Parts: sequence; C-alpha cells; structure tokens
Amino acid sequence: MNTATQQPAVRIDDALAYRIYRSARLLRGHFRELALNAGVELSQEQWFVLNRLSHEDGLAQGQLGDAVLDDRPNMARLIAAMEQRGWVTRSDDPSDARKHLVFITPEGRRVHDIFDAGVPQARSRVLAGISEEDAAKVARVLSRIEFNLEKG
Amino acid sequence: MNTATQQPAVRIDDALAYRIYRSARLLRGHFRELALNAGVELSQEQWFVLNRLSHEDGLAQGQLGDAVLDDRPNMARLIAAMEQRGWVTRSDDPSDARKHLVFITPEGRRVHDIFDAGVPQARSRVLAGISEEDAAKVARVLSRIEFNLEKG
DNA sequence: CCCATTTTGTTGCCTAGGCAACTTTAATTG
DNA sequence: CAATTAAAGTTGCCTAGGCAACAAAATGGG
Repeated sequence: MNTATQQPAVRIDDALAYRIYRSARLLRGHFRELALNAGVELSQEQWFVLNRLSHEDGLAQGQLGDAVLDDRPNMARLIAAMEQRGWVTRSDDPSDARKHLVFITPEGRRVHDIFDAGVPQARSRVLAGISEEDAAKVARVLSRIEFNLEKG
Repeated sequence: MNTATQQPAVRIDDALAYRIYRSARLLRGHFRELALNAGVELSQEQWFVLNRLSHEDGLAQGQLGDAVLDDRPNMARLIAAMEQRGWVTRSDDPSDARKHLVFITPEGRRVHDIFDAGVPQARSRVLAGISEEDAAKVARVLSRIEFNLEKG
C-alpha cells in the first residue's frame, strides 16, 4: 500500500472505465496512423460519418450525430470541415427548413472506400489473439453499458 | 442496402471500435455528472491522476501519464491546472533536475476521497445487468487490445 | 572530459468535444 | 390564428489531447 494513509476503494488500472478510456485513445491513435498510411487525412469521427452516409445518404446532421450525447455542435463543425474538403455537401431539407441534409460526394466515397478496404486488416491487428466470440461478447457488454448510461 | 452503389465491408454500429468509442464518451459524460453531484469540478482524467497519486505519491509527470501514448504535453497542462486548484504540488527531483515530482495535497486527498466514496454506486449503475465474470472478461479483452496496439 | 544522444518537461498550434446561449423554423395549444 | 414551446443548427468559450519544436538536464561513447 505504499505511502497510503488509508485504503482507497478503487485502483484505477483495475477499473473497467480506465480500460475503456485507454483502449479508446489507443484506437484513435491507431486509426490516425492507418489513415496516414493510406495517404488520407481522415479522423476517426469523420470515418464514422462517411461510413454512415455510405449506407444511408442524405441524413440530417442530428441523425449523423448522437442524440443521447447531443453532439450537434460537434457535428456542425465536423460536417463543415468535411464539406470544405469536398467529401460531403449540405442542402436544405425541402420539408423542413431547419434541417440540413448531408450527402456524400464521389470524392467522399473514394476516401471512404480506400479506408474501408483497409478495415479487415486493421481489425485483425486490433483483435489479435481474441476469439470472435469474445469480441462479440465485448460488443454486447459495451452496448449494455451504453444502455445503462443513456437513460436518465 | 438503401442508396448504396456498392457493399461496404463494415457497418459502423456493428464495429467494436465504435462501441468502445461511444461507451468511452458516455462514461466521460457520466463521470462529469457524478462529479457535479458531488459538488466537485473534477474531470475523468484528473481523477485518474488523483487516484494514482493516492496509491503512490511523488511520481514524476511522465509516470503519471502514459508512456505509450506519450501524453507528456497533456500531463503538463493537466497537472498545472490541478496545481492551480491546490490539489497537487510539484517539486524538483533532487536526483534529476529534469523531473518534476507531483504530490497530492490534503485538499487533493479530500476531493479524491469524496469521489472515491461514490465509485461503488456509480459502478453498479454502469454495470447493471452485467455479471462480474463478464465485466472481468471485457477488461481482459480490452487489455489485450491495448497490448495489440501498443507494440510497433 | 567533451560532444552527441536521450530524456523530461514545456509551449504553440491544431482537432474533438462538452456546455450554454442564440437564431430560425416547426409544432403545439389555447 | 396567435402565442408559446420544441427542435435543428450555429457560435463562443472552455478542456482534452495529438503533434512538432524547443530548452534543459542527464547519459554514453569517443
């Protein structure tokens, strides 16, 4: 117990929250590295947006972000940056002038596809030594944690 | 497949990286809320530092941060902010003038203890519906992911 | 012992993101 | 329909953090 004058309940290195925090940071860094190697200046968050648009184009900014986290300000800035790079365009929703619909451009799709092609290899590195069942279990448990934190 | 002109390999919502990213963000927000309720203006990262110091006082800044992530700049700013709030003090290492040793103050320990007391309850909310074995498994798998990303 | 290299911390500059205030437009409700 | 309330986005201001350049001190090899 070293210099402790008492016995704290938690040791941060053992805490699940710390594991999540640290792996999230490492993943972001790994992501950055991947993008750099692919010659694309793409952030993790921008990839999330491109990926979503590649599956369903023309979403409003609010739908691209996270309602629970209310990252509308963040989305506004993220999309603006991506628009400047020519990866997406924005147009007003004809049925609701408050909404700005976001569309992926051909260039955006090109960048998306470059990155998308590298995902399986990145995945195999990240999940080295981890079974598919374990990876799936972790995803399920994290989803539950998200659920627990979403409400109230 | 909606408007897709092709078939992307990954759907972001299914990706483990996205689960980690999102739960990390939610945890940070939850943490902020907890601190606010406890009447302390403490960030998650500052808590990590206080917790580490409460177990082992007088660490150098580099030891408080993460060697792999090389967040020395971040640590310098974090510690400076905490010093201003009177939670830690810095003094030069007599055996190595480059190093600044960081010590927790009584006030810092007080803040730490307030927060520490709330951790079990927070933990039970975060891990609601999740067995101890599953939580432990997730921690192990995340550690492995960290390991995979640390090297090279 | 001296010079090159490494280590530790700091600063500047940038993005991500949390929060509150604000604008504009839509929806609700009397 | 008018007035209020809600929703979508933007902006300002702050912290966290990634990256590169830098200063100061320690280390190691000639």
